[in-house]
Amino acid sequence: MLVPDKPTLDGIEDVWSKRWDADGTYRFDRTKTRDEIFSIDTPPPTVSGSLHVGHVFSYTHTDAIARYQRMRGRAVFYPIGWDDNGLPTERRVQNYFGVRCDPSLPYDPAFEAPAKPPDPPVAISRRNFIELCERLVVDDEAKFEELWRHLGLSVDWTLTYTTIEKTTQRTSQRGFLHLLARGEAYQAEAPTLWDIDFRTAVAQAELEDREMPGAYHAVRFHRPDGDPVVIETTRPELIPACVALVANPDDTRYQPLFDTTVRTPLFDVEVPVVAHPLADPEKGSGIAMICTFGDLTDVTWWRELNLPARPVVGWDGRILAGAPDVITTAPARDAYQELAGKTIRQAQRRVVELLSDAGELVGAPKPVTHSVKFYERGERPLEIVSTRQWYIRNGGRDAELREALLARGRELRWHPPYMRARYESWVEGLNGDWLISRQRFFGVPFPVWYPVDADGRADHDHPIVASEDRLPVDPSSEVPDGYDESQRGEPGGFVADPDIMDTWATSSLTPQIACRWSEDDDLFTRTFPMDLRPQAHEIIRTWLFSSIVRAHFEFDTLPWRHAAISGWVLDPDRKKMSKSKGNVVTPMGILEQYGSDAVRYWAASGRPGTDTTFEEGQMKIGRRLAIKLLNASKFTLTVAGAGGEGELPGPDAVQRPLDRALLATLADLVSEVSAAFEDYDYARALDHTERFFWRFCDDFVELVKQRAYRGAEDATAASASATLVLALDSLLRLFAPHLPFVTEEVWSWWRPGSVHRASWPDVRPLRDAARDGDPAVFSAAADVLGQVNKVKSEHKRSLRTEVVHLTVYDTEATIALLRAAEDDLREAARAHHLELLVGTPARVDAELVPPDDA
RNA sequence: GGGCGUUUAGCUCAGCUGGAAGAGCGCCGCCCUUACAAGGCGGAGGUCGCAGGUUCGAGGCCUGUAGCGCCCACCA
Repeated sequence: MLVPDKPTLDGIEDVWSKRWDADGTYRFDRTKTRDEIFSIDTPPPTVSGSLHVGHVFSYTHTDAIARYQRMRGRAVFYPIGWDDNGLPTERRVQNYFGVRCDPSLPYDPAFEAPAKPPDPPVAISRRNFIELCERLVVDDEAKFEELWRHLGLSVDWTLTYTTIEKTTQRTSQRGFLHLLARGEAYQAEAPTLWDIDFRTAVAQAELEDREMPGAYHAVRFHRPDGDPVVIETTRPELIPACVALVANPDDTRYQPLFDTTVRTPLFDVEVPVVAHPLADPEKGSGIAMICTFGDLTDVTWWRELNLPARPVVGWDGRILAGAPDVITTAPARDAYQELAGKTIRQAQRRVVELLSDAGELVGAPKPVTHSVKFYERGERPLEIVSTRQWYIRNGGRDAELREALLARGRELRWHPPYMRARYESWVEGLNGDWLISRQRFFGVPFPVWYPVDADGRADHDHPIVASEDRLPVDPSSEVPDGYDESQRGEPGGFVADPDIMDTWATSSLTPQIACRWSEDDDLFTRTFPMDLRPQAHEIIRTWLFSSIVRAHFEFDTLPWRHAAISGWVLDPDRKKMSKSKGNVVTPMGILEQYGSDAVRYWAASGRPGTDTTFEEGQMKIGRRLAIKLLNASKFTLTVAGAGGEGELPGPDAVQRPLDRALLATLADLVSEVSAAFEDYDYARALDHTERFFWRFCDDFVELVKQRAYRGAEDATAASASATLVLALDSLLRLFAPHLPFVTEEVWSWWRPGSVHRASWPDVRPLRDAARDGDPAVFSAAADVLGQVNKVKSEHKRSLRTEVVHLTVYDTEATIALLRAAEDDLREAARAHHLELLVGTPARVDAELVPPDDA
């Protein structure tokens, strides 16, 4: 046993994280059966930049739960992954190396990344690009792991995965093929939300609304009799894409126009006037133009009213070179050519000039701010273009499936429970199936080719599907069975599906990936369905929902039983901390400044699901708590005789009513804290433990100190020592999930093994040792001691000042409690005489010895 | 427009089955006390957003309302 003279927190992160690694402290024991295992679907952080305090915050919460479950005796399956596929990595590689991917280029085996990113970026082949992605990702992952180890996450570092590695790709492709075989994935040509900068389709879940300046333009359409019909639009550049005007069926102003036609201004195209209930008489002039496609309402009208498609916006966000066939007159074609090739903004500016010159604009445009749909990572508004894409059914078009998924949401145990509402509002608001194909490069390809007919056209309706034993496949470099490479792109041959899957299509399988579905059946049956999915609330609609969809289809079950939803970290101005806002603090910096336990303390003070302010003050408190734990432990172990020859006194030595009262209080605490952890409420667990700990230090230790000094031969001292040791033992265990480093440090002074493999405190032995101890004895005695301290403080005297006469008046019940702790109270107060009297009002009279200079 | 959360001391927040308003920080005063001065003891400081209601009793329950934050929605 070795209690240091000057205990310190310095360097304990390095010492213990190395030791835990060497000892395999957090190694998963896969010989255990499902009911003995607690498995966690850890979020794989995106490896496209750096971790921020938000990560530290939420991962700490999960780690506390993991540590609690481990101490409860569960074999904790706690893997971690790195989300390294997809757009974020592509973007980082483009910037970091100064390259861009051009899939038409051949692979260059000798390619070396430039020492300095060139401007403009150098174009490289898809395979060269992917190699750079893989290289950068390895560096980033090593940095992430170092930070997590420093923070003290008890993950099993032998159980890591990445979302781009071969096994993950195999799992992802296998999952896709199963969906396809069951008809749960399908391909369709349809209007698609499209990012013109990334040049890819995006899914509903990746949208966000942003407020943008715009303007209502009042524009004249013309009836056959020459009378104008004025519509208002924010997208006048889409007039050439107009296929109809629409008004509400009940709108008497426009009823006479239904089933007639009008001609568009400038482009002179005849379009019908139609009725649809979605048209709002209150908006604008009450009649709107339907374009293919200005927004999602256009898509609805187009579909439900069976209108023709007349697209004018290309995949690059510019007006298409060729005018729609219906634009026929020479002036109309000239007007269109004015717009062709222009960006949306340029085209809008020009068309407004043309309308104005032609006298078709009524009044000046009225500036407004309106919300516009953006890809969440995008910089320009989304357009809607018609493309062929892959979809997974998600209830967006199927009421029965939707209801089944809502039922899954009710089956899941949410922490906190109100987070379920976000899931439900999302599922209820779905307006289409889940679009999973992306026209990008670094991701999991679709394991699919298409036959090419004699005319050289790809037959998308009859995909050639890779067999499962070939997975993972890259169809752009591998050949379908029965073909050879020379047939690629040739008539009678084949072509690869060029797309990759959206990152969520793979991330939705993290339970299957981590538990090694179809890769390691034995492991899978021991760990799946998992116990816990921890994650942030902003990705309920993406990660959580899509994971439920996949497990529902594949296994007809939930992927996990519990979901613990963490909040955000807010800066002191109550804004979400994020890199784009420039208000980020680097995690390693604060970990080194305050110590990992202190930062974890701050993190654990944020209630489940609650957005929490980044507060360095809270970290200072955490640090002070950790130091206090060192010192209180040193005192306890020293006074109890640790380091001496004899054994530490055991529970049998506990006799005194005050000691039994402390242990009874402690037993209550253990029940309370255990219940909090069972409810995934790590914050409540810490709060109660901390409260008790300070009472233990400030009140109990002060009350029994003098008695404990009397030495091991004295039975009353032995009782104090035994109580102190029992309490310390429990406190270290209770704190261990939150403050893994300092508790391990103290544990190592006097106990073998790791506190993190020790058992969670059990109430029964504490109750046994306390016998019928009454917690009120402790609180009553502590209260009187506080009163005496107050008297001394008010007289500006040292707390060491002796009391000639101490008299306590109180109710009969309280006096009875105090009698049980009479000797301790007298000694702690340094009173020569103590009288406990029944009387009112309740008060404490303390006659202090005169000061020396009196 | 619908929904969820939140509003308690100057600041950050507890307060879970309704039963005499709490912690830490900050501020003020005191104390080198045989664990701890990167500490300890004590003090000042609040009509618990507002208005009704239920109750012997409401920070906690009900109704309404306001501010803040977030989620969702077919916002021409």
